[in-house]
Amino acid sequence: MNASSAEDEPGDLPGRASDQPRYVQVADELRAAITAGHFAEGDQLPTESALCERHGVSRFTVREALRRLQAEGLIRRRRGSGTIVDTGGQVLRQPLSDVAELLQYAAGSTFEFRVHGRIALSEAQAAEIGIGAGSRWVHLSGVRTLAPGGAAVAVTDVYINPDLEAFVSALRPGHETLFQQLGAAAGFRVVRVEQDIRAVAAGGREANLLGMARRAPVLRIIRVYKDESDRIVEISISAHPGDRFTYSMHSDQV
Amino acid sequence: MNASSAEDEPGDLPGRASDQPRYVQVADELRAAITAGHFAEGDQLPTESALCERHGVSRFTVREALRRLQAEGLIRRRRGSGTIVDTGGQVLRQPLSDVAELLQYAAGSTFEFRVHGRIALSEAQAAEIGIGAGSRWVHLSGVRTLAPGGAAVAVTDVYINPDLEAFVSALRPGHETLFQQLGAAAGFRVVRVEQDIRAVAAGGREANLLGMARRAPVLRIIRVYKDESDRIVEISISAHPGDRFTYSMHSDQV
DNA sequence: GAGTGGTCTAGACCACGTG
DNA sequence: ACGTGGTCTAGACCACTCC
Repeated sequence: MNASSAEDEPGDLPGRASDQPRYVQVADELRAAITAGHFAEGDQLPTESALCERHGVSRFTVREALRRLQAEGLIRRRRGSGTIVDTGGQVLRQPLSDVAELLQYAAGSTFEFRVHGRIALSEAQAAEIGIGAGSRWVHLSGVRTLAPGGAAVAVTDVYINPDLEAFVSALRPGHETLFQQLGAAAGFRVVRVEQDIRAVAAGGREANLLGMARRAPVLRIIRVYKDESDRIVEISISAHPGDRFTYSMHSDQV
Repeated sequence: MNASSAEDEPGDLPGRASDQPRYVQVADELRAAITAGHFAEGDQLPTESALCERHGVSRFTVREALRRLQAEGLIRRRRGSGTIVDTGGQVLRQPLSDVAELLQYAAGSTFEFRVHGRIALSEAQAAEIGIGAGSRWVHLSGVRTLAPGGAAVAVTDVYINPDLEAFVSALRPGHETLFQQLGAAAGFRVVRVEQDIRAVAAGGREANLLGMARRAPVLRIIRVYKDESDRIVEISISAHPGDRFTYSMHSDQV
Protein backbone atom coordinates (compact mmCIF):
# COMPACT_ATOMS: atom_id res chain seq x y z
CA MET A 1 0.00 0.00 0.00
CA ASN A 2 2.02 2.89 1.27
CA ALA A 3 1.70 6.33 -0.26
CA SER A 4 1.08 4.64 -3.60
CA SER A 5 -2.65 4.75 -3.03
CA ALA A 6 -2.81 7.83 -5.18
CA GLU A 7 -6.42 7.34 -6.13
CA ASP A 8 -8.14 8.22 -2.89
CA GLU A 9 -5.58 10.70 -1.58
CA PRO A 10 -4.31 13.40 -3.89
CA GLY A 11 -1.57 14.07 -1.40
CA ASP A 12 1.61 13.65 -3.40
CA LEU A 13 1.85 16.80 -5.41
CA PRO A 14 5.49 17.26 -6.19
CA GLY A 15 5.60 20.81 -4.84
CA ARG A 16 5.02 21.01 -1.11
CA ALA A 17 1.82 20.23 0.73
CA SER A 18 1.51 17.16 2.91
CA ASP A 19 4.90 15.75 2.05
CA GLN A 20 5.49 15.04 5.71
CA PRO A 21 5.78 11.49 6.96
CA ARG A 22 2.61 9.93 8.23
CA TYR A 23 3.98 9.59 11.73
CA VAL A 24 4.59 13.34 11.86
CA GLN A 25 1.00 13.96 10.85
CA VAL A 26 -0.25 11.54 13.49
CA ALA A 27 2.02 13.12 16.11
CA ASP A 28 0.87 16.61 15.16
CA GLU A 29 -2.73 15.61 15.49
CA LEU A 30 -2.22 14.03 18.88
CA ARG A 31 -0.14 16.94 20.11
CA ALA A 32 -2.82 19.36 19.03
CA ALA A 33 -5.44 17.32 20.84
CA ILE A 34 -3.38 17.32 24.01
CA THR A 35 -2.50 20.99 24.02
CA ALA A 36 -6.09 21.86 23.12
CA GLY A 37 -7.15 20.10 26.29
CA HIS A 38 -9.05 17.22 24.70
CA PHE A 39 -7.00 15.04 26.97
CA ALA A 40 -6.47 16.16 30.52
CA GLU A 41 -3.33 15.58 32.53
CA GLY A 42 -3.31 11.93 33.50
CA ASP A 43 -5.86 10.89 30.91
CA GLN A 44 -5.32 7.73 28.99
CA LEU A 45 -4.57 8.12 25.29
CA PRO A 46 -6.10 5.68 22.80
CA THR A 47 -4.20 2.44 22.55
CA GLU A 48 -1.82 1.78 19.72
CA SER A 49 -4.23 -0.48 17.92
CA ALA A 50 -7.00 2.10 18.25
CA LEU A 51 -4.74 4.74 16.75
CA CYS A 52 -3.77 2.36 13.97
CA GLU A 53 -7.38 1.89 13.05
CA ARG A 54 -8.37 5.51 13.39
CA HIS A 55 -5.55 6.76 11.18
CA GLY A 56 -5.43 3.78 8.89
CA VAL A 57 -1.74 3.18 9.44
CA SER A 58 0.40 0.38 10.76
CA ARG A 59 1.65 0.03 14.26
CA PHE A 60 5.10 1.15 13.21
CA THR A 61 3.74 4.53 12.20
CA VAL A 62 1.73 4.98 15.36
CA ARG A 63 4.66 3.99 17.55
CA GLU A 64 6.97 6.39 15.77
CA ALA A 65 4.47 9.19 16.40
CA LEU A 66 4.13 8.28 20.06
CA ARG A 67 7.88 8.09 20.38
CA ARG A 68 8.07 11.73 19.35
CA LEU A 69 5.50 12.81 21.88
CA GLN A 70 7.28 10.86 24.57
CA ALA A 71 10.58 12.50 23.71
CA GLU A 72 8.84 15.85 23.97
CA GLY A 73 7.71 14.96 27.45
CA LEU A 74 4.00 15.06 26.70
CA ILE A 75 3.17 11.43 27.42
CA ARG A 76 4.38 8.48 29.45
CA ARG A 77 3.96 4.89 28.45
CA ARG A 78 3.93 1.71 30.48
CA ARG A 79 3.73 -1.81 29.18
CA GLY A 80 0.51 -3.33 30.39
CA SER A 81 -0.94 -0.02 31.53
CA GLY A 82 -1.16 2.16 28.47
CA THR A 83 -0.26 5.68 27.43
CA ILE A 84 -1.17 8.63 29.61
CA VAL A 85 -0.82 12.36 29.22
CA ASP A 86 1.86 13.67 31.55
CA THR A 87 3.29 16.98 30.50
CA GLY A 88 4.65 17.70 33.95
CA GLY A 89 2.86 21.04 33.80
CA GLN A 90 5.53 22.32 31.49
CA VAL A 91 4.73 26.01 31.65
CA LEU A 92 7.88 28.01 31.13
CA ARG A 93 9.76 24.79 30.76
CA GLN A 94 12.24 24.56 27.99
CA PRO A 95 13.30 21.04 27.36
CA LEU A 96 15.61 20.35 24.48
CA SER A 97 15.31 16.75 23.58
CA ASP A 98 14.74 17.69 20.00
CA VAL A 99 14.56 20.65 17.72
CA ALA A 100 10.79 20.67 17.77
CA GLU A 101 10.81 21.62 21.42
CA LEU A 102 12.72 24.75 20.74
CA LEU A 103 9.73 25.88 18.75
CA GLN A 104 7.45 25.16 21.64
CA TYR A 105 9.54 27.44 23.80
CA ALA A 106 9.46 30.15 21.21
CA ALA A 107 5.71 29.80 20.87
CA GLY A 108 5.22 30.73 24.51
CA SER A 109 7.14 33.96 24.33
CA THR A 110 7.85 36.93 22.13
CA PHE A 111 11.14 38.00 20.67
CA GLU A 112 11.71 41.57 19.55
CA PHE A 113 14.93 42.55 17.85
CA ARG A 114 16.90 45.06 15.80
CA VAL A 115 19.19 44.35 12.88
CA HIS A 116 22.66 45.82 13.22
CA GLY A 117 24.22 44.66 9.97
CA ARG A 118 27.37 42.79 9.15
CA ILE A 119 30.09 42.43 11.69
CA ALA A 120 33.15 40.29 12.21
CA LEU A 121 33.32 38.15 15.30
CA SER A 122 35.90 39.23 17.82
CA GLU A 123 38.62 36.87 18.87
CA ALA A 124 36.94 36.23 22.21
CA GLN A 125 33.49 35.63 20.76
CA ALA A 126 34.84 33.29 18.13
CA ALA A 127 36.70 31.31 20.75
CA GLU A 128 33.66 31.08 22.97
CA ILE A 129 31.54 29.75 20.14
CA GLY A 130 34.21 27.57 18.63
CA ILE A 131 34.24 29.28 15.24
CA GLY A 132 37.14 30.66 13.28
CA ALA A 133 37.85 34.21 14.38
CA GLY A 134 37.18 37.08 12.02
CA SER A 135 34.35 35.32 10.21
CA ARG A 136 31.59 37.66 9.14
CA TRP A 137 27.99 37.45 10.27
CA VAL A 138 24.83 39.50 10.21
CA HIS A 139 24.24 40.78 13.71
CA LEU A 140 20.84 41.14 15.41
CA SER A 141 20.07 41.79 19.04
CA GLY A 142 16.84 41.58 20.93
CA VAL A 143 14.87 40.83 24.02
CA ARG A 144 12.58 37.92 24.75
CA THR A 145 9.56 38.42 26.95
CA LEU A 146 6.83 36.09 28.12
CA ALA A 147 4.13 38.71 27.70
CA PRO A 148 4.30 41.90 25.64
CA GLY A 149 5.64 44.65 27.85
CA GLY A 150 6.50 42.15 30.57
CA ALA A 151 9.84 41.54 32.20
CA ALA A 152 12.57 40.20 29.94
CA VAL A 153 13.51 36.56 30.31
CA ALA A 154 16.47 36.90 27.98
CA VAL A 155 18.60 39.33 26.09
CA THR A 156 20.00 37.77 22.98
CA ASP A 157 22.60 38.48 20.33
CA VAL A 158 22.00 36.64 17.09
CA TYR A 159 24.49 36.08 14.30
CA ILE A 160 23.18 34.91 10.95
CA ASN A 161 25.13 33.36 8.13
CA PRO A 162 25.80 36.12 5.57
CA ASP A 163 24.64 33.76 2.81
CA LEU A 164 21.17 34.41 4.20
CA GLU A 165 21.49 38.17 4.38
CA ALA A 166 18.88 38.65 1.67
CA PHE A 167 16.25 37.09 3.92
CA VAL A 168 17.08 39.03 7.07
CA SER A 169 15.01 42.06 6.20
CA ALA A 170 11.94 39.85 5.94
CA LEU A 171 12.35 38.58 9.50
CA ARG A 172 9.55 39.61 11.79
CA PRO A 173 9.33 39.59 15.56
CA GLY A 174 6.81 37.36 17.23
CA HIS A 175 6.31 33.79 18.17
CA GLU A 176 8.11 32.09 15.34
CA THR A 177 11.80 31.46 15.72
CA LEU A 178 14.27 33.20 13.48
CA PHE A 179 15.65 29.95 12.17
CA GLN A 180 12.15 28.80 11.28
CA GLN A 181 11.51 31.95 9.31
CA LEU A 182 14.89 31.80 7.64
CA GLY A 183 14.45 28.15 6.79
CA ALA A 184 11.03 28.70 5.28
CA ALA A 185 12.27 31.60 3.20
CA ALA A 186 15.61 30.22 2.12
CA GLY A 187 14.60 26.60 1.84
CA PHE A 188 16.60 24.77 4.48
CA ARG A 189 15.83 22.88 7.62
CA VAL A 190 17.65 23.07 10.93
CA VAL A 191 18.51 19.50 11.84
CA ARG A 192 21.05 19.97 14.61
CA VAL A 193 21.40 22.37 17.49
CA GLU A 194 24.43 22.52 19.73
CA GLN A 195 24.11 24.31 23.00
CA ASP A 196 26.47 25.38 25.75
CA ILE A 197 25.27 26.63 29.10
CA ARG A 198 27.32 28.49 31.67
CA ALA A 199 26.80 30.74 34.65
CA VAL A 200 28.41 34.16 34.29
CA ALA A 201 28.19 37.58 35.86
CA ALA A 202 25.95 40.00 34.02
CA GLY A 203 27.70 42.69 32.04
CA GLY A 204 26.54 46.28 32.20
CA ARG A 205 24.36 46.18 29.10
CA GLU A 206 22.78 42.85 30.02
CA ALA A 207 22.13 43.92 33.59
CA ASN A 208 20.50 47.06 32.32
CA LEU A 209 18.19 45.34 29.86
CA LEU A 210 17.26 42.64 32.32
CA GLY A 211 16.75 45.02 35.20
CA MET A 212 19.33 43.36 37.39
CA ALA A 213 22.33 44.46 39.37
CA ARG A 214 25.61 44.46 37.52
CA ARG A 215 27.56 41.24 38.09
CA ALA A 216 24.40 39.42 39.13
CA PRO A 217 24.45 35.78 38.03
CA VAL A 218 22.96 35.08 34.61
CA LEU A 219 22.62 31.93 32.58
CA ARG A 220 24.55 32.23 29.33
CA ILE A 221 23.23 29.95 26.59
CA ILE A 222 25.08 29.71 23.32
CA ARG A 223 23.34 27.91 20.49
CA VAL A 224 24.66 26.92 17.10
CA TYR A 225 22.06 25.97 14.50
CA LYS A 226 23.05 23.77 11.58
CA ASP A 227 21.14 22.71 8.49
CA GLU A 228 21.10 19.42 6.59
CA SER A 229 24.45 20.07 4.96
CA ASP A 230 26.09 20.95 8.27
CA ARG A 231 26.18 24.63 7.45
CA ILE A 232 25.95 26.98 10.41
CA VAL A 233 22.93 29.12 9.66
CA GLU A 234 22.58 30.93 12.97
CA ILE A 235 24.31 31.47 16.27
CA SER A 236 22.59 32.89 19.29
CA ILE A 237 24.02 34.04 22.60
CA SER A 238 21.46 34.58 25.30
CA ALA A 239 21.64 35.84 28.86
CA HIS A 240 18.85 34.74 31.17
CA PRO A 241 18.35 36.29 34.60
CA GLY A 242 19.27 33.85 37.32
CA ASP A 243 16.43 34.89 39.56
CA ARG A 244 13.58 34.35 37.13
CA PHE A 245 14.69 31.79 34.61
CA THR A 246 15.07 28.07 35.10
CA TYR A 247 16.07 25.74 32.35
CA SER A 248 14.17 22.48 32.79
CA MET A 249 14.81 19.24 31.03
CA HIS A 250 13.88 15.66 31.35
CA SER A 251 15.42 12.49 30.13
CA ASP A 252 13.36 9.40 29.61
CA GLN A 253 14.64 5.91 29.68
CA VAL A 254 16.40 4.82 26.55
CA MET B 1 12.93 -17.19 16.96
CA ASN B 2 13.60 -14.36 19.33
CA ALA B 3 15.05 -15.00 22.79
CA SER B 4 13.11 -18.24 22.91
CA SER B 5 16.10 -20.19 21.62
CA ALA B 6 16.84 -21.33 25.13
CA GLU B 7 18.73 -24.41 24.04
CA ASP B 8 21.91 -22.86 22.70
CA GLU B 9 21.98 -19.84 25.01
CA PRO B 10 21.52 -20.39 28.72
CA GLY B 11 20.92 -16.69 28.97
CA ASP B 12 17.54 -16.47 30.62
CA LEU B 13 18.35 -17.18 34.18
CA PRO B 14 15.78 -15.43 36.26
CA GLY B 15 18.41 -13.38 38.05
CA ARG B 16 20.27 -11.16 35.65
CA ALA B 17 22.46 -12.09 32.71
CA SER B 18 21.90 -11.23 29.06
CA ASP B 19 18.24 -10.37 29.37
CA GLN B 20 18.85 -7.22 27.41
CA PRO B 21 17.21 -6.56 24.05
CA ARG B 22 19.21 -7.40 20.98
CA TYR B 23 19.41 -3.78 19.89
CA VAL B 24 21.02 -2.87 23.20
CA GLN B 25 23.62 -5.56 22.66
CA VAL B 26 24.30 -4.34 19.13
CA ALA B 27 24.52 -0.76 20.35
CA ASP B 28 26.89 -1.72 23.16
CA GLU B 29 29.14 -3.53 20.75
CA LEU B 30 29.26 -0.61 18.34
CA ARG B 31 29.80 1.90 21.13
CA ALA B 32 32.67 -0.15 22.48
CA ALA B 33 34.22 -0.32 19.03
CA ILE B 34 33.95 3.43 18.63
CA THR B 35 35.30 4.36 22.04
CA ALA B 36 38.07 1.81 21.67
CA GLY B 37 39.18 3.63 18.56
CA HIS B 38 38.38 0.93 16.03
CA PHE B 39 36.58 3.66 14.15
CA ALA B 40 38.24 7.03 13.93
CA GLU B 41 36.40 10.33 13.95
CA GLY B 42 34.79 10.72 10.56
CA ASP B 43 35.08 7.06 9.66
CA GLN B 44 32.19 5.35 7.99
CA LEU B 45 30.38 2.74 10.02
CA PRO B 46 29.19 -0.45 8.31
CA THR B 47 25.92 -0.02 6.47
CA GLU B 48 22.67 -1.19 7.98
CA SER B 49 22.52 -4.26 5.79
CA ALA B 50 26.10 -5.16 6.70
CA LEU B 51 25.26 -4.88 10.39
CA CYS B 52 22.13 -6.97 9.87
CA GLU B 53 24.20 -9.73 8.37
CA ARG B 54 27.02 -9.53 10.88
CA HIS B 55 24.72 -9.72 13.90
CA GLY B 56 22.12 -11.93 12.32
CA VAL B 57 19.28 -9.55 13.10
CA SER B 58 16.71 -7.65 11.14
CA ARG B 59 16.98 -4.10 10.00
CA PHE B 60 14.60 -2.99 12.73
CA THR B 61 17.04 -4.14 15.38
CA VAL B 62 20.03 -2.52 13.73
CA ARG B 63 18.20 0.74 13.25
CA GLU B 64 17.09 0.80 16.87
CA ALA B 65 20.70 0.33 17.95
CA LEU B 66 21.92 3.09 15.65
CA ARG B 67 19.17 5.36 16.87
CA ARG B 68 20.57 5.05 20.38
CA LEU B 69 24.07 5.90 19.28
CA GLN B 70 22.80 8.87 17.34
CA ALA B 71 20.89 10.12 20.37
CA GLU B 72 24.09 9.83 22.36
CA GLY B 73 25.84 12.00 19.83
CA LEU B 74 28.34 9.38 18.71
CA ILE B 75 27.31 9.08 15.08
CA ARG B 76 25.65 11.07 12.32
CA ARG B 77 23.57 9.57 9.57
CA ARG B 78 22.68 10.89 6.14
CA ARG B 79 20.41 9.27 3.63
CA GLY B 80 22.43 8.41 0.60
CA SER B 81 25.76 8.92 2.33
CA GLY B 82 25.86 6.52 5.23
CA THR B 83 26.71 6.55 8.90
CA ILE B 84 29.85 8.24 10.16
CA VAL B 85 31.48 8.54 13.56
CA ASP B 86 31.14 12.09 14.84
CA THR B 87 31.46 12.39 18.58
CA GLY B 88 32.23 16.10 18.37
CA GLY B 89 35.28 15.46 20.55
CA GLN B 90 33.00 15.26 23.54
CA VAL B 91 35.59 15.49 26.30
CA LEU B 92 34.13 17.18 29.34
CA ARG B 93 30.85 17.45 27.55
CA GLN B 94 27.82 16.44 29.45
CA PRO B 95 24.89 15.93 27.18
CA LEU B 96 21.69 14.60 28.63
CA SER B 97 19.76 13.13 25.79
CA ASP B 98 19.34 9.97 27.79
CA VAL B 99 20.17 8.42 31.07
CA ALA B 100 23.08 6.49 29.63
CA GLU B 101 24.95 9.70 29.00
CA LEU B 102 24.88 10.62 32.61
CA LEU B 103 27.01 7.58 33.18
CA GLN B 104 29.46 8.73 30.58
CA TYR B 105 29.86 11.98 32.46
CA ALA B 106 30.33 10.18 35.72
CA ALA B 107 32.91 7.90 34.16
CA GLY B 108 35.14 10.85 33.34
CA SER B 109 35.24 12.23 36.84
CA THR B 110 35.41 11.20 40.46
CA PHE B 111 32.90 11.86 43.18
CA GLU B 112 33.88 11.77 46.84
CA PHE B 113 31.29 12.15 49.51
CA ARG B 114 30.33 11.86 53.15
CA VAL B 115 27.10 10.47 54.58
CA HIS B 116 25.34 12.78 56.99
CA GLY B 117 22.33 10.68 57.87
CA ARG B 118 18.63 11.34 57.82
CA ILE B 119 17.31 14.85 57.57
CA ALA B 120 14.06 16.55 56.73
CA LEU B 121 13.99 18.91 53.77
CA SER B 122 13.54 22.53 54.65
CA GLU B 123 10.62 24.47 53.30
CA ALA B 124 12.84 26.30 50.82
CA GLN B 125 14.61 23.19 49.59
CA ALA B 126 11.36 21.33 49.17
CA ALA B 127 9.87 24.18 47.19
CA GLU B 128 12.92 24.41 44.96
CA ILE B 129 12.77 20.74 44.16
CA GLY B 130 9.03 20.50 43.95
CA ILE B 131 8.62 17.96 46.73
CA GLY B 132 6.41 18.07 49.74
CA ALA B 133 8.14 19.90 52.57
CA GLY B 134 9.22 18.01 55.61
CA SER B 135 9.79 14.73 53.80
CA ARG B 136 12.71 12.77 55.13
CA TRP B 137 15.79 11.81 53.15
CA VAL B 138 19.25 10.43 53.68
CA HIS B 139 21.69 13.25 53.16
CA LEU B 140 25.10 12.97 51.51
CA SER B 141 27.41 15.71 50.36
CA GLY B 142 30.47 15.58 48.21
CA VAL B 143 32.78 17.05 45.65
CA ARG B 144 33.28 16.02 42.04
CA THR B 145 36.71 16.38 40.48
CA LEU B 146 38.04 15.58 37.04
CA ALA B 147 41.31 14.24 38.37
CA PRO B 148 42.04 13.08 41.92
CA GLY B 149 43.27 16.06 43.87
CA GLY B 150 42.36 18.41 41.05
CA ALA B 151 40.11 21.42 41.16
CA ALA B 152 36.47 20.75 41.93
CA VAL B 153 33.97 20.97 39.09
CA ALA B 154 31.02 20.59 41.39
CA VAL B 155 29.94 20.48 44.99
CA THR B 156 26.86 18.37 45.42
CA ASP B 157 24.26 17.61 48.02
CA VAL B 158 22.52 14.29 47.53
CA TYR B 159 19.26 13.16 49.09
CA ILE B 160 18.40 9.49 48.92
CA ASN B 161 15.02 7.90 49.46
CA PRO B 162 14.97 6.53 53.04
CA ASP B 163 13.59 3.24 51.69
CA LEU B 164 17.11 2.70 50.37
CA GLU B 165 18.89 3.60 53.58
CA ALA B 166 20.11 0.04 54.05
CA PHE B 167 22.16 0.32 50.86
CA VAL B 168 23.73 3.68 51.57
CA SER B 169 26.56 2.35 53.67
CA ALA B 170 27.66 0.18 50.75
CA LEU B 171 28.04 3.18 48.44
CA ARG B 172 31.57 3.80 47.35
CA PRO B 173 33.17 6.86 45.81
CA GLY B 174 34.57 6.60 42.33
CA HIS B 175 33.45 6.57 38.76
CA GLU B 176 30.12 4.87 39.13
CA THR B 177 27.10 7.02 39.84
CA LEU B 178 25.26 6.70 43.10
CA PHE B 179 22.00 5.80 41.41
CA GLN B 180 23.75 3.06 39.47
CA GLN B 181 25.14 1.57 42.65
CA LEU B 182 21.84 1.90 44.44
CA GLY B 183 19.94 0.39 41.56
CA ALA B 184 22.26 -2.58 41.31
CA ALA B 185 22.06 -3.22 45.03
CA ALA B 186 18.36 -2.61 45.54
CA GLY B 187 17.15 -3.91 42.21
CA PHE B 188 15.65 -0.94 40.43
CA ARG B 189 16.45 0.99 37.30
CA VAL B 190 16.42 4.74 36.87
CA VAL B 191 14.23 5.43 33.86
CA ARG B 192 13.61 9.14 34.15
CA VAL B 193 15.68 12.10 35.17
CA GLU B 194 14.30 15.60 35.57
CA GLN B 195 16.71 18.44 35.68
CA ASP B 196 16.53 22.15 36.41
CA ILE B 197 19.36 24.54 35.69
CA ARG B 198 19.73 28.05 37.03
CA ALA B 199 22.42 30.63 37.55
CA VAL B 200 22.85 31.70 41.15
CA ALA B 201 25.40 33.43 43.32
CA ALA B 202 27.68 31.10 45.23
CA GLY B 203 27.00 30.76 48.92
CA GLY B 204 29.81 30.83 51.42
CA ARG B 205 30.26 27.09 51.72
CA GLU B 206 30.07 26.52 47.98
CA ALA B 207 32.47 29.32 47.23
CA ASN B 208 34.89 27.90 49.75
CA LEU B 209 34.80 24.38 48.38
CA LEU B 210 35.03 25.53 44.79
CA GLY B 211 37.76 28.04 45.44
CA MET B 212 35.76 30.99 44.20
CA ALA B 213 34.80 34.38 45.49
CA ARG B 214 31.61 34.54 47.46
CA ARG B 215 28.67 35.54 45.29
CA ALA B 216 30.50 34.49 42.13
CA PRO B 217 28.15 33.01 39.54
CA VAL B 218 27.62 29.27 39.74
CA LEU B 219 25.46 26.88 37.79
CA ARG B 220 22.91 25.21 40.03
CA ILE B 221 21.71 21.88 38.68
CA ILE B 222 18.91 20.04 40.45
CA ARG B 223 18.24 16.49 39.37
CA VAL B 224 15.42 14.18 40.36
CA TYR B 225 15.92 10.49 39.60
CA LYS B 226 12.91 8.21 39.26
CA ASP B 227 12.64 4.47 38.84
CA GLU B 228 10.21 2.34 36.82
CA SER B 229 7.38 2.81 39.29
CA ASP B 230 7.86 6.58 39.37
CA ARG B 231 9.41 6.51 42.81
CA ILE B 232 11.92 9.24 43.52
CA VAL B 233 15.06 7.38 44.45
CA GLU B 234 17.53 10.24 44.56
CA ILE B 235 17.74 14.00 44.37
CA SER B 236 20.95 15.86 43.73
CA ILE B 237 21.69 19.56 43.95
CA SER B 238 24.99 20.59 42.39
CA ALA B 239 26.84 23.86 42.13
CA HIS B 240 29.27 24.17 39.24
CA PRO B 241 31.76 27.03 39.01
CA GLY B 242 30.84 29.42 36.21
CA ASP B 243 34.40 29.95 35.17
CA ARG B 244 35.37 26.34 34.59
CA PHE B 245 32.23 24.42 33.84
CA THR B 246 30.17 24.43 30.67
CA TYR B 247 27.14 22.29 30.16
CA SER B 248 27.09 21.14 26.55
CA MET B 249 24.24 19.50 24.76
CA HIS B 250 23.21 18.73 21.27
CA SER B 251 19.91 18.04 19.68
CA ASP B 252 19.64 16.07 16.50
CA GLN B 253 16.83 16.25 14.07
CA VAL B 254 13.79 14.28 15.00
C1' DG C 1 -7.19 -14.17 30.85
C1' DA C 2 -7.54 -10.16 28.20
C1' DG C 3 -5.28 -6.19 26.77
C1' DT C 4 -1.35 -3.13 26.91
C1' DG C 5 3.10 -1.58 25.12
C1' DG C 6 8.05 -3.68 23.96
C1' DT C 7 10.69 -6.34 20.82
C1' DC C 8 11.47 -8.38 16.36
C1' DT C 9 11.03 -10.34 11.54
C1' DA C 10 10.88 -10.12 6.39
C1' DG C 11 9.60 -7.97 3.30
C1' DA C 12 8.60 -3.18 0.34
C1' DC C 13 9.04 1.51 -1.89
C1' DC C 14 11.10 5.86 -1.60
C1' DA C 15 14.35 10.24 -1.37
C1' DC C 16 18.72 11.25 -1.45
C1' DG C 17 23.87 11.40 -2.25
C1' DT C 18 27.50 9.81 -4.85
C1' DG C 19 29.59 7.63 -8.61
C1' DA D 1 22.72 3.59 -11.86
C1' DC D 2 23.52 2.22 -7.57
C1' DG D 3 23.67 2.02 -2.66
C1' DT D 4 22.48 4.60 1.37
C1' DG D 5 19.33 5.55 5.13
C1' DG D 6 14.07 6.97 5.78
C1' DT D 7 9.42 5.42 5.79
C1' DC D 8 5.98 1.84 6.07
C1' DT D 9 3.31 -2.65 6.09
C1' DA D 10 1.53 -6.96 8.15
C1' DG D 11 2.42 -9.93 10.62
C1' DA D 12 4.53 -12.36 15.32
C1' DC D 13 5.80 -13.40 20.25
C1' DC D 14 6.67 -11.53 24.62
C1' DA D 15 6.52 -9.08 29.47
C1' DC D 16 3.77 -6.75 31.97
C1' DT D 17 -0.56 -4.75 34.33
C1' DC D 18 -5.03 -5.12 35.68
C1' DC D 19 -9.30 -7.33 36.45
